Amino acid sequence: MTEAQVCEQTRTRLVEAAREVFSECGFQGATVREICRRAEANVAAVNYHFGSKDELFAEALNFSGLKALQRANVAADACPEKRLRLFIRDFMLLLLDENNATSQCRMMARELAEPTPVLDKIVTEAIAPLHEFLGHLVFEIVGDKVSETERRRCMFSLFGQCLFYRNSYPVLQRLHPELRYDLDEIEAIAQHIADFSLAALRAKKSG
Amino acid sequence: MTEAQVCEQTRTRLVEAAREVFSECGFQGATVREICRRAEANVAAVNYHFGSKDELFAEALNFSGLKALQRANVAADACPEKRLRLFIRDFMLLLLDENNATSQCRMMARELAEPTPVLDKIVTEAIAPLHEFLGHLVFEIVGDKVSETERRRCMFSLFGQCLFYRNSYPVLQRLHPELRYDLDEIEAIAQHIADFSLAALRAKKSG
Amino acid sequence: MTEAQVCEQTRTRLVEAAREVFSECGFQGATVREICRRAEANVAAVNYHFGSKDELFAEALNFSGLKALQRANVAADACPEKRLRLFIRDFMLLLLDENNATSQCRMMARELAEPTPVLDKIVTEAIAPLHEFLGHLVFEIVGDKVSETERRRCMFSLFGQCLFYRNSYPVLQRLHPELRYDLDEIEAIAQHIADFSLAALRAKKSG
Amino acid sequence: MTEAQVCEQTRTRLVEAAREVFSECGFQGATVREICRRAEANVAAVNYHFGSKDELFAEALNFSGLKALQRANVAADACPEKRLRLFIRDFMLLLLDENNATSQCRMMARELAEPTPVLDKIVTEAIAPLHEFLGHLVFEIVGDKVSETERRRCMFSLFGQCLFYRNSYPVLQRLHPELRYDLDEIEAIAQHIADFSLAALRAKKSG
DNA sequence: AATGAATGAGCCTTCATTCAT
DNA sequence: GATGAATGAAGGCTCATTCAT
Repeated sequence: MTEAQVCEQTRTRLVEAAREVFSECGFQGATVREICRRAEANVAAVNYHFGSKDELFAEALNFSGLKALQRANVAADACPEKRLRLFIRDFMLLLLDENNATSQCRMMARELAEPTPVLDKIVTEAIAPLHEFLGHLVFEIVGDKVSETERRRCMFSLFGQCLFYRNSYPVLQRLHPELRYDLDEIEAIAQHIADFSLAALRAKKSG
Repeated sequence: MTEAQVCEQTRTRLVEAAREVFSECGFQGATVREICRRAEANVAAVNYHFGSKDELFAEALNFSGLKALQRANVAADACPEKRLRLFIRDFMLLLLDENNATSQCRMMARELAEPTPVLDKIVTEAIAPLHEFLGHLVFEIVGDKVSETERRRCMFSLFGQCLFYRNSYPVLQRLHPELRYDLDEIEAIAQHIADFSLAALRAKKSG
Repeated sequence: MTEAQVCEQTRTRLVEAAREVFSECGFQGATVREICRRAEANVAAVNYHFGSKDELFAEALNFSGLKALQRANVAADACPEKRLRLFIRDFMLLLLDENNATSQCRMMARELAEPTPVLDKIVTEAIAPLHEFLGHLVFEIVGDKVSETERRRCMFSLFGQCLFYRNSYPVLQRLHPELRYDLDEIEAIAQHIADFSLAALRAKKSG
Repeated sequence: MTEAQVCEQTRTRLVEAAREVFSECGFQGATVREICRRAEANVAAVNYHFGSKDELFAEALNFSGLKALQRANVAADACPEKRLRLFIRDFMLLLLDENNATSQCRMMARELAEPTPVLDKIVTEAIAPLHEFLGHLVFEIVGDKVSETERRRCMFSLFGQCLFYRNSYPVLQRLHPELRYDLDEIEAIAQHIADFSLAALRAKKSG
């Protein structure tokens, strides 16, 4: 193995460890030492490879999962309502499935409640497209009889419901200790959010 | 002015500064020094008056707003749907109105995504009763044809929509720089959430 | 009761509390707050009445017990050996008897291993006279055939044996958890030290 | 010089500085800053290398001197009385010789009067074995005609005499400014303690 | 005269970062 | 290129002391 490959491996391990730790502890709570420990790398590795904790954080956020979700959704040859169901399900899997290799989405969710210097990047690169995407989907469902402001609020209602399960997990865990985000539970949650929201959207449309 | 009053003033200033800083920066991000600076008090003031940063945090959370909200709701002689509308409106005012003297609710909202040593207290004293309260309201609306699990998820959908506007505010601000949480906007948001959710709940009931 | 009397009472309570706390925790370990708490006085009382912690410490050391011991010893109409026995017994009571109202001696013993700014005062006012006193007693027992240096070392042997039970109490407690300094035990210890030392002194004398 | 060696050097300097400062100021009085200053290291060096002030303290106490003393004593092919003389001499060298590289014994002596979180460790690992060792030596000298309690008190008399010169040094310095613990003086002190104590022990034995 | 709220220096510790190797 | 020892700023907290009342 060449030196360059070893270097690349270390970088990769660092990024993966960073995602783990950041999504568990948030940006402030995460320590460079812990990330390096999990990546089995040197304490100085983060600064060596990325320059700073901030830049590692930015690097760890690449949103490939989110983009794949959107691509898959577009590719699905289905009616808007079905695509909304699909979107919610995929989004919840990204947010809740601990076995999911890509924890960027969980990082992002944490970030929302604890802005860091890289929030601008997150918003521009990931959230804005996502909002645009979902906004379009909502438009397809409710049509233009519903004002743009109101459609936007519908979108917020959708995101709010989804993010709640991730952001309020520490609370839910205390209120309902038996709660586990296994695949069945995630599917059931996704279905609830879809049913709940589609009923509301249909009412908007016809209202 | 008596000494006791002076002391009380300082305490009050500290608690208010603490609510500000904690709700802006979260528990970890907030520093005792910044809180004291804003309260125009000495660095040691927090420990003198409260013993520790933890205890100041606990003190800053007294949930009086949340409790008043529930009392007012019970007192309102109205049908369940109207009481839900009232609840959402009052809750959003607590969450979003910057002029509201009590920012505990904003602190709490932040706290959900960043557990601290006092989360247990928060859950037990404020969130659990609030969930129970809203759970009951939902029950009054949808009846017992809807399973308990599903009713709980409806509750989560409600809370999720409400909290989103607070938790994702840094993001929304970047996406929609014109967004301001003035009273009209808060009323409009509350009405949206109520309309959206009641439509969904009615569908559940009849479904 | 006049104001002056109230003031005097507070001073007295402070001094007593100071002796307690200083002898328990040492000079550094003792806090002004704890002393005031036990004296049921204000935090500022120490500085108000004594100017500083240092001066309170100096005040708390008045060595009346030590002086009384010496007077009683001189008054006792007995042979030198008996007076040495008496001295050791009285000294051990001062050092070890927790019910003894005057804990200055315990404070002093602590102080030896942890010099403070007032050690000079202690040495000049209490320890030097005590050494002189015991030095004379030793002289009476061994006579002038033993050199001054050697007599002084005998004195040190005596003090060393006595102080050990106080200074090493935390250690002895761990080694022999059943050890209690009740009156019987103190008497037995005093007798041991006297027997041990008199045997040695007699050997010096005749040697 | 390799990095490991540099690290080891810093560690060593820290431990040495710690022994100095701890034995001068006690555990509480010693500050991490002063230790680092003397070791010409950064304030954070103590925590980097040892984790905490407590652990540095524990590290600084390794009792190698005490253990060597006991081994040498056992190895000495001599009668019990001669071995007691040897023990006292070696112990006093550990306690008093400022040129002695290992000042742990001086630290320990300080510690006795000012318990810290690590006193249990000190007692278990160093003092208990030492007491057992000296207890056996006393037994060899006085035999079993003397009760165990009394033999233990003889041991305490021995330790008390020895420790006095260390613990009361600040006092002795003030009483006898000419006093210096050079090798001759230490030898003379050790001989005095041995003579004094052996005379007493012989009296016990025959008594 | 006496209080107790307020002070600020200083403590141990943590952490991202730097630097010599 | 990569390490890990070392750094220094900053954190929460403690404490003797001061000061307005």
